[in-house]
Amino acid sequence: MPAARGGGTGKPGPTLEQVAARAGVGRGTASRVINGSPRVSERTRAAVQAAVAELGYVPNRAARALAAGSMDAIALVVPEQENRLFAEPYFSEILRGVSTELADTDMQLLLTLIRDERGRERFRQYAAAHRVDGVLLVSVHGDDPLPDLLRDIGMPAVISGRRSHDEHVPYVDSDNLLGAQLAVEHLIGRGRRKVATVTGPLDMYAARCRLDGYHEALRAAGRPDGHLVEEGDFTEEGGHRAMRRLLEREPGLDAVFCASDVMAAGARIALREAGREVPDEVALVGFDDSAVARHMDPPLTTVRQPIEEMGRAMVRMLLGLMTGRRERAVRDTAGQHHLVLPTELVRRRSS
Amino acid sequence: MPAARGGGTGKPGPTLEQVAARAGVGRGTASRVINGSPRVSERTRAAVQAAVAELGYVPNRAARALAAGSMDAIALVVPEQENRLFAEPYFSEILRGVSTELADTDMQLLLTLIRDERGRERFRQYAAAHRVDGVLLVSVHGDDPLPDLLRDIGMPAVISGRRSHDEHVPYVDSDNLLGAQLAVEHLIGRGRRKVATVTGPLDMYAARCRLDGYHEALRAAGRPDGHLVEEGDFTEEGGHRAMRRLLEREPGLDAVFCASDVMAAGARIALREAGREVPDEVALVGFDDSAVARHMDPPLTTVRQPIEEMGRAMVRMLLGLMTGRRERAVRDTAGQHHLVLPTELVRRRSS
DNA sequence: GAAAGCAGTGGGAGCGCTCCCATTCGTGCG
DNA sequence: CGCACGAATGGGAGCGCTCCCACTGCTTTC
Repeated sequence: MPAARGGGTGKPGPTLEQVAARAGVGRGTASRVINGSPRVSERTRAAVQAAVAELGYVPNRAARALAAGSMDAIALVVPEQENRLFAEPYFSEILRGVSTELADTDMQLLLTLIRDERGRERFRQYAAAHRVDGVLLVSVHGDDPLPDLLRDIGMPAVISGRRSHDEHVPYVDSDNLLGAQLAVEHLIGRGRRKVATVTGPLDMYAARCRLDGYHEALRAAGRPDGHLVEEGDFTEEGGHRAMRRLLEREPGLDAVFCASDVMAAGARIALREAGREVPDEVALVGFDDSAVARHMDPPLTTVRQPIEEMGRAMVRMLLGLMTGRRERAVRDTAGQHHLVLPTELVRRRSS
Repeated sequence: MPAARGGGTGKPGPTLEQVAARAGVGRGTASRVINGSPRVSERTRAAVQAAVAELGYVPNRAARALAAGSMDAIALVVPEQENRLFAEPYFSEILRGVSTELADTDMQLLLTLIRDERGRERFRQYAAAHRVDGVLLVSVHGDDPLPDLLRDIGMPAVISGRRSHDEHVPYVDSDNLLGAQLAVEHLIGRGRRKVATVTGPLDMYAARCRLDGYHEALRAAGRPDGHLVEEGDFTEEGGHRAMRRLLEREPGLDAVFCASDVMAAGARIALREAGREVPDEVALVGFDDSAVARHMDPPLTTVRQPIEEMGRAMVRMLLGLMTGRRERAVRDTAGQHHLVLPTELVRRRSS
């Protein structure tokens, strides 16, 4: 389904040829100046730059891409999950970071929302056809084949969050385990006796890590009471249901660690319905430090991830991979491409 | 600052030429099939399509763009305001709509965050160089020169929200005035006597409309008490401060209409600080129906805008403008390019 | 003092596509 | 039966750029 074609969109603007003519140099030389090659005399450089300024020259991206074989563009791929939620603040933050880091580059950012198998296949073709030079993958599920697929076709890619402990694809992650541990230690430190947890979908590694952190903190405190576990799905509704199940199983629980703020919001509602006071009867801690955390009543204690910084780090890593591939071919610098950023506890009144 | 250049990014994939050879036809014919031209015999079409499938051919976008002069891409431009907030849920929703509507197209979506004068200039050049075929402008301030600038260089553009009542640039807006009116009527209908409002920044037309709706509702109820107005800036902090000022001016107020949910969240905090119960002593209504509205305690009555639908409508309008320009040159169909979508009141417990 | 370097430069050869001008048929008409 | 005309097709001419080879004057080296 071709969408818009046909003869040209408007006045084309000056070409390299015209710039070169105006500067009184050859096309090659003008190109060299524009691309910052060192092999140009100072005089010539100045002349070309003047011509560029006078003519308001802007390189034609399509021509450049065609000739050079690279697109000067990276794709940010967002699988829009079935549940369509995809924690919104997370996304915005990542985007901000990515965009910030890209601002000093003349890379373009292509946004691709994949919502079904058709979309996935479309993107696969895109990548295979090298329509972008690199890919940032956000919110990847454990069984997502896309990362390996990209590796197979030699497309540089960085994912946010590992899919498993020994993820081999370059990634930027945050320290989910330690974050969860901090949260639960905090709860224990406040004298809570029966600490439950609402996990994320356990086919996601991040969710698994947060659960491990929960167990780890309990174990470290010499308290093997880590059986109060219910699985949620990172949605408010899921948190709500999981909390209800917990209350049924153990009416006497006095603390809950939720693996996301949104689920904590759901849990909060369930607690209110059950007439439990927060934090007096039940302490509540979330994860993400998203906007809802601040707006809950009482404001939610939570674990903060440096999401914007993760976005920036992903771009830096991807850019490195991209130039790296050119400069040192396949020299095995393997590694350096795994980054885990620290998380921190943000104390508010819910605990 | 060239970022990534150098020799090609990888194995190039089959070209049109190869497809044509395989199908035993000429390059031109193959092109015709791929672009759905009717001037091809059924037999030939089938042969080419088979070759495409066998070879896994995907057209090279750069080459196409270069030859055809159009980029098959539109830019979504988001000025990232000074206050850096840019109501996040709004953005995500728009994005979802845009992306959905674009899914059936082979248009690319380029995301451009403009954060300073430099970025703005960079984008201006982009547009001038026709690096995209159309532009979607989100969250435009009243004094933003970008829309007119784009018109001057002949770049199709659609903005979300008018900048003034007689906006001449194509736009998709929601009925802010009626929405605000509904909200305030609702408040009056619930027996509230002293209805205040926290407005958005009044250099934004949308904020102005919501204020007008407030006044209109009051006037219609025969109550010219529309003096309890304080200006906010669409941030939580701003809402908080504005609410404090209102309470100072009129401790006896019993209802507040905030021009955004986020400001309502700020106002909620100020009310809590002042010991006012919501909704018993003071009823609160917001605008946007964003996520915070549902998570507030009590959940916030608010005015819903069909944001995702606005995103979709913007794309449809832009696509229309883009093909329109080609097909009927400058025939003055002027109009049809202003769309105002309805808003509705969502009642929750805060009022 | 001649050979050999090298910085600086010009411009040809494509990149893969679309556009469009032929060219080749087949058919309808005078 | 010959001519004209349209449908179907082939392929040349670029689109604006980057890459790279060839070329010019110098300066360096033995």
